[in-house]
Amino acid sequence: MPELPEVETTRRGITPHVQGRTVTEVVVRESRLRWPVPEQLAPAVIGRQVVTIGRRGKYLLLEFGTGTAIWHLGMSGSLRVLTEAAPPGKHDHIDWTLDSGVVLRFNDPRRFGALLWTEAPVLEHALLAHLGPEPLDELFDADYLWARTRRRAQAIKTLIMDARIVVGVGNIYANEALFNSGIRPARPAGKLTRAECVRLVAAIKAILAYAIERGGTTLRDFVGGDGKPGYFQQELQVYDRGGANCRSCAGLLMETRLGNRQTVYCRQCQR
DNA sequence: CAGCGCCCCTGCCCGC
DNA sequence: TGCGGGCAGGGGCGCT
Repeated sequence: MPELPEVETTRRGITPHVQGRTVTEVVVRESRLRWPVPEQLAPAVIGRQVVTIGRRGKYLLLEFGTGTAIWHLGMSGSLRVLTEAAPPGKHDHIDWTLDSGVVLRFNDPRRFGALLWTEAPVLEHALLAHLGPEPLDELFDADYLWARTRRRAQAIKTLIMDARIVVGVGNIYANEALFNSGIRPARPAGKLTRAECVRLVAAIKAILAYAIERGGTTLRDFVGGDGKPGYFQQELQVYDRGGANCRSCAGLLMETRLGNRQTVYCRQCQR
């Protein structure tokens, strides 16, 4: 479910309800997520105030001053803010009750998500230490992509989805950004021209910024922290449209697999 | 190191 | 209608 825009939408949605609040209760109904929810998390956060809610890639970082909760939504996770009591449903694995009475509820059917706790500087955590730049940061520019693609035989699509190169480009937006920049997904990264690096970086930034502005992509049942669905799905150009007609040239969209993920492109519009 | 497959898990959709 | 197979938006890990 969540790509970077969904995670950022969640961060923005929960921040007004969570920032500055003190955690009064933690309920873990199912601790078997990607990694077990650490036993020390609940005693570490109860009675403490959430100072800030940050994000690095698709990791949400809830800073307490004494440590940081690292929350990842995985493929199917969501965080909701409940302003009135509601009985937990299926896959509602974790609740944090705040001193306002609001409940932060984590639901994750596939349990690929994670909730961890660290007391070291969070960016030094093993999961975060080797991540590439944020796609919307100025560090991610055409010069950077050019340098990182030289002498690389890897397909450009799997390269831009590699978090060591740049974080936050998931399968939907990788497909879309390559379409919007006119580059075939299987092109060897090292063969991209300078101009193509310029276009691709611009396309990645544009689509992520636009998706964030629109509240994230809705596929199936994504809802932001405020419970409102995103409205981006109907605007996708290629993702999940294999065999359909290109919205630009009306040609047949091709579907292949790269890195074991669905890949869709237009042979006419992408070279 | 680069690059690829596998796997964690449930839900849903499709074909039979 | 029921059931088995395949696939799904992430990403760490282990292998070559």
